[in-house]
Formats: sequence, C-alpha cells, structure tokens
Amino acid sequence: MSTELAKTYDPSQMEGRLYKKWEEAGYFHAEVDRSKKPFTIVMPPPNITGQLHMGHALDNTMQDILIRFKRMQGYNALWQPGTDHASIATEVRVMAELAKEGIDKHDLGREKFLERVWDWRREYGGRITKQLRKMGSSCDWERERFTMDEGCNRAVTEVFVNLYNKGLIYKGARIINWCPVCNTSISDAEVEYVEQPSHLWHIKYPIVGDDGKPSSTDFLTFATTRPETMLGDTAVAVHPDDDRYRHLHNKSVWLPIVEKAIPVVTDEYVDMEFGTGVVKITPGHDPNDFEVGKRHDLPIVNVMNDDGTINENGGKYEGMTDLDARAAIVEELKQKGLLVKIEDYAHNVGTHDRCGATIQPLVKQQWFVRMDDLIKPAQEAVKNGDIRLVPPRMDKTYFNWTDNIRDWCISRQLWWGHRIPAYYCEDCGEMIVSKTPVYRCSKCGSTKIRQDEDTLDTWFSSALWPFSTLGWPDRTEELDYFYPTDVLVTGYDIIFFWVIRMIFSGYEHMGAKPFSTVLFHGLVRDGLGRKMSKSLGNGIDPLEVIEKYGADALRFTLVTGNAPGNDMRFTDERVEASRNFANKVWNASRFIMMNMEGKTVTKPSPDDLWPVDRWVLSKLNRVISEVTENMEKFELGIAVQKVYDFIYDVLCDWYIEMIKPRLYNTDDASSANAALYTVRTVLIDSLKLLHPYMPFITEEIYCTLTHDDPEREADSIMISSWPVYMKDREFEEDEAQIELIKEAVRGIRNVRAEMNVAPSKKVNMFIVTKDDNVRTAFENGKLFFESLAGASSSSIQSDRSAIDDDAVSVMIANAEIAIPLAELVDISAEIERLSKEKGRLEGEIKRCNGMLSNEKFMSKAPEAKINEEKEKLEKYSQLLAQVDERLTSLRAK
RNA sequence: GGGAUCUUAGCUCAGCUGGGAGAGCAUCUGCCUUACAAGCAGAGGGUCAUAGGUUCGAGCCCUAUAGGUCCCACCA
Repeated sequence: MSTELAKTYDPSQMEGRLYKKWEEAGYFHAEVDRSKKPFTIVMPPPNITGQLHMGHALDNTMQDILIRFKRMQGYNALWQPGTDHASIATEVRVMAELAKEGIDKHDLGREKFLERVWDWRREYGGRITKQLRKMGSSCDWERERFTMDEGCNRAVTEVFVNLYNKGLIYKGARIINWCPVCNTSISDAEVEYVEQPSHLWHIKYPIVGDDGKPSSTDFLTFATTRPETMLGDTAVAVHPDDDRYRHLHNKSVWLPIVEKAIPVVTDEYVDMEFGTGVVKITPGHDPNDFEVGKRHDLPIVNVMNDDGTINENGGKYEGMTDLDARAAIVEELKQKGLLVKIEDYAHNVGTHDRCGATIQPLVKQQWFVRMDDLIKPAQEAVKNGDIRLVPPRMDKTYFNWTDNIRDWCISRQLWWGHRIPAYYCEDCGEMIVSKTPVYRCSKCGSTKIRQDEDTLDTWFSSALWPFSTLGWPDRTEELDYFYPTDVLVTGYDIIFFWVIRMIFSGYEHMGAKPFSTVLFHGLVRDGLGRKMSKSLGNGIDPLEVIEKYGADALRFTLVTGNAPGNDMRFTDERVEASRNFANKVWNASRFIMMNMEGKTVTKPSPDDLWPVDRWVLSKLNRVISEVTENMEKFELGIAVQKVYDFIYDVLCDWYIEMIKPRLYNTDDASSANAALYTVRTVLIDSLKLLHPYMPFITEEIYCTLTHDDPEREADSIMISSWPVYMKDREFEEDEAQIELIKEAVRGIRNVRAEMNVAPSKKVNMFIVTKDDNVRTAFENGKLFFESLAGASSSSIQSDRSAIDDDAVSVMIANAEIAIPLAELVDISAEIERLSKEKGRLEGEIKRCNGMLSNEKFMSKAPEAKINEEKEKLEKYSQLLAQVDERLTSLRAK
C-alpha cells in the first residue's frame, strides 16, 4: 500500500487493484457463523446472454450498498450471486450463430444443439459476472450459482414432481402465442403489438331457418380483421341484452364455404357498441374466442399448421399461407354476395419481439401450475406485513396481480432449459412424472419410453432462486442459517414475473417467506427520458462510464437524488458532478495527510479541543445517526445526500478552512495536534459513511491514511466498523457558538461582495456586543474573521466608541460587526442597505405576529411549534432594534 | 379499456408521518487564497400543472380537470 496519495485522483489506477485485494482476502465470502446475525441478499441472476447495462448497474449498486453497510455493522453479510440460463434469449442467440453457418437447430438434433449452447455458455456466460466485478460488487463469488447447475436442476425437478403429485400441476389445452418462424410458443410478454394498416371486412352469414336450411333473405352481418379464420368458426356471438338480436337466441347461422350450421350464442364479452354487435367465434385461433368457447362448450377447430399455413380442415384452401387464404376467401365470399363492404382499419397485430413474425394464436397442450391456492399465502404475506414492499405503493401493483392471477403456463417448446420430467409410454400411453429418469413403463412394462419434449419457463427455476442457491432440496446449514433472506432488490417491472413467484414458492416449498423486504428501483432512462434500448441505440454503457469517470462516480450517480421506485435520467453531467465530488474527497484527504506528515498525532486531552473541534464532532455525531437511520429505512438517496453535504460543507468548506491557521502555527503544537486528531477522526468516519456508496476511493484513502497507524482498526475499510453515535461527542453549546461565527463570516462576505471590496483587501473589524455568551463565542472565533472574512484585525467591545461613523454594519442577534470602509461606501448607500434589511425583518415579524395572534393557531398548534415561533419573533425583534438604532444614528449625520 | 405514477428554479431531480421552498448542473459577479480551477467566495432565479375542498396552517391530505410516463388487457 502506498504511503501517500497520488497528486491527482485517478480511479482507473486503483479500482482493479483494490477489487483483487478484497477478493483474494476473502472479504466477500460468508460462512455460517452462529455467533453473528446473518444478513442475506440474493442477487437477481442476470441472463448469461446479458451485457452489463444501466439497469444492472443500478440494481447491483443498491445491493452492494446495503451489503457493505450491513457488513460494517457487524452482520454476517452474504450476497449470493449467480446467473440465469435465460432459455429463449440464449436459444435465440445460439440459433442466430448457427444460422451464420447455415445450420438449423433441427438439423443438429436436440443433443448436439444443447452441446453447442453449453459451449456458448462456457465462453460467454461469465462475461456479465466479470462486468459486475468492475462495479465493485462485493458478492460471494465462491458461492456463485447457475439456474441450470446440478443443484438447481434437482430443485426444479423436485418442485415439479411435488406440485404434480399434489395436483397443482396439470396438462391441458390452451390457446398460446405461436411463432410460425421460430416454431415455438412464446409468452404473452414476448408479444409486441404493432399497429398496422389493415381492413375490416364486413361479412354476412345466412340465418338458418326452422327447416335447417340457410335463408336466402335473412343474414347476420359482422366485421372481422381476419376473414381466413372463418374456416374455424364454431359459433357467432351477440350480447345477451342486445334487443336487436333477441330473436336469434338459440338459433343458428350458416357458415359459408365450410357449409355447416353454427350456433348463435350470447356472451357478455361482446361489445354492443362496436360494429354490428356481432362477433364470429373462432376458439382455435383467438384467445378471447377460446374463452367464449369454453363458456359455451364449443368445439375447437384448428385450421392452421405450425408453419402458419392452412391445414386439412381448411378444405380447398389447405396449404395456402394465411394471407393467400385470406385473399381467396374474401374473393369467394364476394362472389357469393356475402361480402358487405371493406373498410380501412388500423389494428394492433401481435408480433414476436425477437423475429418480428406475426403471432398465430393456436391451441396446444401445455403444462400449467394451478394458482388459486398457491397464491393465497403470497397475498396474505404482503397484506399482513410479513413481507414489506418499498415503496409501499407497490402493494397496489402487487395485489392487482395476485387478485387476478391466472394459471401459469410453464411449458415452452424450446430445447434450452429444464426438460419437463414427464415420460410417456409409447405402447400404452401411460404418463409418468418422476424425479429420476424413467426407462420402463410402470403400467405395461414397455421400455418404449419417450420424455416430454418441452422445457420449463425460465421463471420456473428463478422462482426457486432464494432457496435453491442455498442448497435446497438438501437441508443444508446455509439454508437453515441464511434463509429467509433479508432484502430483495429489483425493478418494479418484474413484480409479476419474478417477485410473486418467489414468494409463493417460498411459502409452498420452504414453509417460509423468501425475504422480508423488497426494495424496488425504477428504470434508468436517457437524458431525454427515453427507455434505454438497443433499437433506439440510446443505451449508455456502464463500462464506458467506469472507464471515463470510475465506478465510484457511476455508483454515486445512480443512487443520488432518487427516491425508491422512481425512474431516473442518466446524463454525463451528473456523473461528472459525482466524479468531482470524489476528487474533492481525494484532495481534502491529501491535505490532511500532508499536514500529518512527520508528526505523531496523539489523542488530545479534552481541554486541548477548541470549540470548533467540538462543533465538528457534534455535527459528525448527528450525521452518523441520521445517515444510519435513513439507510435502515432504505432511503439511500437521502442518506448519501447527507454524507455529501457533511463532507463538502461541514468538513471541507468550514472545518478544514477553520483549522488551517492552527495547522500552520508551529508555536502551538498541542492546538495543531488537537485539530489534526479531530480532522483525522472526522475524515475516517466520513469515509466509512461514504464507503458503501464509493467503495474504491474510500478504501484507497483509508488504507493510505492509516498505513502506519499502530491502532489501525482494520486492513480494509470494508471490514471496519460502522460509525455509531457517541454521547461524548455531543456539544450543543459549541455548536451554537460556531454557527454564530459562521453567520457572522457569511454576513461579512456578503457585504464585502456587495460593496465590491477586493478579496485581497484586508480591513479592521469591530465586534460590538453586550451579551456575554456572544462575547465568548467571538473571543473564541476572532481568528476566523482574519482567516475567512478578510479582517486585518478584529476587536471586541461593548459599545461603538472609537468606531468610524461610516462603518458598514453586519447585524447578528445581539451583536454588530462594524467594518469601516470609508473610502468604499457612502452613508446613503449604507442607509439604503440597512433599510432593505429592516423591511425584510419587519416582514418576518409580521408573519410571526400573525400566527401568534391567531387564537385558533394558539389553541390548536402543538406547543413546540408555538415556542419556535416565539423564539423567532424574539430574535427578529432584537435584530430589528439593532438595525433601527443604527439607522437612526446614520440619519442623524 | 383497467391500474399505477408523475407535473416543484432554465435543465435533471430531492423534499421523511402537513409547520417559514432545497441540491446538482447551467447563468451572472469576483478570486491562481501554499488540498482541490474536477476549485473558492458571492448573486439572481419557483402563484410547487389547473380548479375546488379539508385544516389554525397544504408542495405534502381529499375531489375534479389537463398533460406526460409505465404496467396490464387488447375489442372483433
């Protein structure tokens, strides 16, 4: 470790080095230790396809802040990392690679394809974790997991089989989003609705008469955007209350082309206002129609092949693509006189977000998790506060999901993922769900066994993450000790996909919640407020930011000025400001160390401390308890703001400036020692408070500062103890004294700036006061007028004698600082300045009086508030009297 | 269509359970004052979206309106 800090702050030369040191020292690692309280966070596993983006950066910064904070507080802090296999994203990625070689995954076959994916994963799967290290993330890499490692696989199988045996997993037909290009079903979330210009085809079906034949005069007219699906129509629906069609209840209409009768059903799903109030029902190719079909027990006719062409149910249209069939069918209807009109219509078409193909809703056999009972404990947990969501408004979103929960479709027609542990006997058709591979049919003894082709939804394994990573289904020590975990940090956009599923899984399989608190963050947007996305190309690469400004600046930027759950805009200027702050910390530390050089700083006796030393310790004390409290409440943005203000304002702008004369004064070693000891104490505690936010710079300074200190607390700031409030650092009187001096200094600076007094011009100052307390304060603080306010000398007296009449006055309660500036101001200007001040004071007094003379205020407001107002009134009245007196005397000239 | 959320200084945003409007950046004026020009000392700038209501007192609570954002559902 270097013994002094480099002249300029350069994050790039320290961050990699320090991270390596931490990791090698094992500071990130947590072992079960019953003598300490655990604090656990499981990292939302990033996709192995992922590249670090700002969302990760924010997410991980927040987790690292909490983990570092708790670790310093003495908790046994475990941050459990890992990655997600991301079935569809990865499969698409590898398929794209194969496509470059002209290979389709079906050519390779399942096994060969999976080998390719594992190869890909070995090569790129660790990329994101390397990038997380650059952020300074202090997670326990020795415990890194993967959603498809051996343990997670066992957990997944265990859960699937258990749920199946409990009757909570079933197989059933459902309409799903089918991508005819990728040849798989995709989840609702992967469907992107794109508005496309299209048409509304108004069509009429003949009404079937009592004789069972289509009428040639009575028709039922309706509109559709997809005429080709009429091949699969099994009903026509009207609203039950629609008087226009009451006569058709229980009747039928004739489905042309297919040439068969289909019933007219009544269903509330129909919007009477839209079009003619009639809807054709195609349960096989429309999600809503599917639901209607279920309610009315309608047959399902599938007219489409997996590649999107019309199948044998389409009769003569078999083999045509959907669009060709559409044109042909419209033409045939027209010839039959059944086409009423064609209208232009813009309509939202579901497309696959990865390949852009138009989604075809198809009915397929899928696996489902029955949610009605599983969701109940998850609902209850948030309701009764067992699990707390931060910010609390997320409760509403949460309940919106749990209240409207639908069965979870968990099967995917993909290869990369956990294959469903269901086996079918080719001979007798028996289905066996088993934790271990099945080779023989338990019913007929046949060995012709085939495993279900489908894999599980990626979220199925993520849902188990809080306990699968700790060893479940084995009852490990880790599980016993670290579970339930403490905080989950994630974006509000995956409340449904992930958070809810982890919660009900925790209750179902562990019998306990997965975590106590969920801390949500928002989206990171670009400078224009747009979501960062690849297609827009407006994403800001965190790694580039780190390279330019350092990880500390990036982390600081991501949590500053932001409230939990709110989106934030990310701009270069904000990072720059953060970097500048880091630079400030760097230079202040450098200054302190320069002054310590060659000296042995010892603990001063209490008598050696100056009021200003006690003032800063008292301020430090307060910021420690406030910051700690804010962090306990997850108010990270507020906490870091307070640390910033303390370091910048209290430490750098005031305290360091105020002790300079003592440091430079070689005659009084004990005073210099007291100042140095105090400033070092304050610096170390400030660095500790800042460390969770800016781990690298604080470590570098801490180690350098304490490298030869025999009483050095720890080899690293990250394992040092979090500062705590200390009663013997509380100095109320000294605080008041120094605040008075600061007020005076600021007043003098104001006047000087207003009067255009060159900063280099030193002037005499006279402090006039009759108040003993104020006198004491200024006796202690006289020297600050010289070092901070440009006084050549200052003296304290109880009246204005021996002061030039044309001196400028700075009024402080019970004191006047008179500054003779004869050659720079004239009396009339001073009268004007004081008159303005008088007006301001009168306004304040009027406001106070208004409140205090309001009977209702006096009877209803809390006593503390009333006293506060009374004190203000007193102070302003005092100042006003001083200003008045001075004005009277000036006007008499 | 349902739900959530936001609207505060020129810009980006804080503002904890209601008690005299804040920060950073930008702008303006001075300063190379031996830690820092990535700096120092000052200054200007806000009817807290609009209209009502509750309250002694509202940026904060309630209602309505306008506009923005997000999530969900997608209408034939």
